Parts: sequence; structure tokens; C-alpha cells
Amino acid sequence: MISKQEFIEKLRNSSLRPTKQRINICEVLFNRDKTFHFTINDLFNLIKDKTGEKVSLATVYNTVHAFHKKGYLKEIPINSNQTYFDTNVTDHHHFFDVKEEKLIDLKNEDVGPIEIQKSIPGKKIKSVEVLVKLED
Amino acid sequence: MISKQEFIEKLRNSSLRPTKQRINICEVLFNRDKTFHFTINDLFNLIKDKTGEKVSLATVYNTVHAFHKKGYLKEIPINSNQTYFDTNVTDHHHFFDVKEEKLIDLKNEDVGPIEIQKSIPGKKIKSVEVLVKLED
DNA sequence: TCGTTGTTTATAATTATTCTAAAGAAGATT
DNA sequence: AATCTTCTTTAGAATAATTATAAACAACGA
Ligand SMILES: [Mn+2]
Ligand SMILES: [Mn+2]
Ligand SMILES: [Zn+2]
Ligand SMILES: [Zn+2]
Repeated sequence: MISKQEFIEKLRNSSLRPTKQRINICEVLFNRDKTFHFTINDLFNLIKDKTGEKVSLATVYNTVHAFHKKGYLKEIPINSNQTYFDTNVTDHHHFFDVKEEKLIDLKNEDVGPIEIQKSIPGKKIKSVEVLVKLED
Repeated sequence: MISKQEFIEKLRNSSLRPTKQRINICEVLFNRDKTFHFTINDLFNLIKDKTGEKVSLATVYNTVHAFHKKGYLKEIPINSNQTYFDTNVTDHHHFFDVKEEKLIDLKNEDVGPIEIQKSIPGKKIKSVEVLVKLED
């Protein structure tokens, strides 16, 4: 259970003003035991449900992108009509249950080390992500 | 160099009527030495450029999805505003040059075998894809 | 408290994709 | 070849996620 005060400090440390809206979003995103995979719309609805206060959709977009830029959220590469984000910002891989449209974390040891044996001159590797699609 | 006749047969064998539009799209997609990564818009423009005939955007969408469903095209999971497709339908992985917005094939031996050590009850693995993002 | 700067919000704009329905083309049947 | 049926193409409208706009508002520092 992270305190409101800690969120305020975290925001300040990131030169983001600790507004009521951002604190609410932090509560919904980061006061959790396990990693949270979500779309903007998931989050928008959860904020209303969990805090009882409505935050405008524009602010949800703004805040998610601010957090993403600061490295507090990760974007998951899947083809979907909506973009998925993840509160687990460490390097890790995913199952994607195509039917349920749900992401599930894979630990690195569930996948094993991946060595890329090819390189492109002038480019360096930014990330290596495995997506395992699941069907019934 | 695949002949028009071969495309006609391929279409017929897939219970897709060999229309002028579909044949043109086949020429642009499949008369190539190396694998082709594209967005619908790329393809739409290339058809005009390469065949001199315009195919409506709706038909490009329809045809790409028909080919996708038949297994002649693969969809590549990346977060982009547009969906990427691939004429290489074998299991393989990708570099994605974030700056250039370009996909590059990785051979399976460039990545090595990937063993997924976790399973979800009632679900089976449909695909395993590695995406390696590149930066400068 | 005041001025500055950053933030929220409703709403409009943008954009990729899908839908619709009418016109056209392909294939089958006579 | 004429006819019928089914599939396909097309322009344009509809949908839906995301981004832009700009005015009201809130946080901060002096
Ligand atoms: Mn995750
Ligand atoms: Mn490829
Ligand atoms: Zn972002
Ligand atoms: Zn498709």
C-alpha cells in the first residue's frame, strides 16, 4: 500500500505537478500487488470505479503518455485496436490470449536468454520482446 | 517472375475469383525476390505506381484480409498507427527500426530456438514472435 | 497575494479501419 | 449467347482510437 504522499513525491521528482487527477491515476495504476496490463479505456473506467471521481479521457491519455515517457509504464507491442500498457517496466515477455484479449507476464526464465546473432550497422538494440499468442 | 496465369490459379484454388484488381495486387505483393513488409497505405500507393491502375482502398483492405485469412500474408505485431503485413508467412522474427519505421526479417538461426517453459491450462501456443527494436 | 507556468477539460479534428449498398464482373446454367 | 446467381468492387459514410485546441483552472514560487 503506497501512500498518497509517496505518489506526490514521485510526481514532484519527475517534474509533474501532483494534481488530484494524477494522484488518483497513480492509486489505480500502482497500488497493486501484481503487474497490471491495461488499455486507456480500461483505466478510464477503473478510475471512476475505484476512486469515485471522474478524470477526463484527455487527461488519462496525457497522464499515461507522461508516465510512459518517464519510464513508469511500458507499451506492449501487439496488434489490437487499442494500445496496451503495462505497469511492469522491466524487460519481460508476454502471453497474449487472443480470445480473451488478455496479456499475461512471462518471466525471463520462462523464456530463456535470447541472443540476437545479427546486427545492423549504425543501429543498436533497444529492446527484445517475445510475444506468445495463445489460442484454445 | 511469377506469371499472371499462376496467380489466377492460386486465386481459383483459394475460391477467390481472379479479378483484375486481385491479380494486380498479387503482382505487387508476390513478384519479388525478397520478403515484403508493408502497410495498407504502402500497398495502395505501390499498386498505382507499379501497375498504372488504381484499385480502390476498400478493395486493398478486402484483398489483404482475404489473403491474410488464406495464409498468404502474415500480420506483424508492432505498435504503430498502422498495421504491418508480411509476405513471408513462415515463422520468423523481426527487427523494427523505430526511426525509419521499417521491419527487417530475422532468420530463426539469428535468434535461436525459443522454448516457452510456462503453460496456461486450456490454452495452446499459436505463435511465438520476437520483436527487436532498433535505435541509432 | 500575484504572476507564471503547467494542467485539465470539453470538444473538435484526425486517421486507420470497417461498413453499406449499389453497380459491375465472373461463373454456372440453359 | 442470353440469363441467372453469386461474388467483387467501389465511393462514400460510419466507427473508433487517438491527438490537437484553447479556454478555465490549479499549483508553485516570489
Ligand atoms: Mn507485462
Ligand atoms: Mn518478415
Ligand atoms: Zn506513450
Ligand atoms: Zn487480417
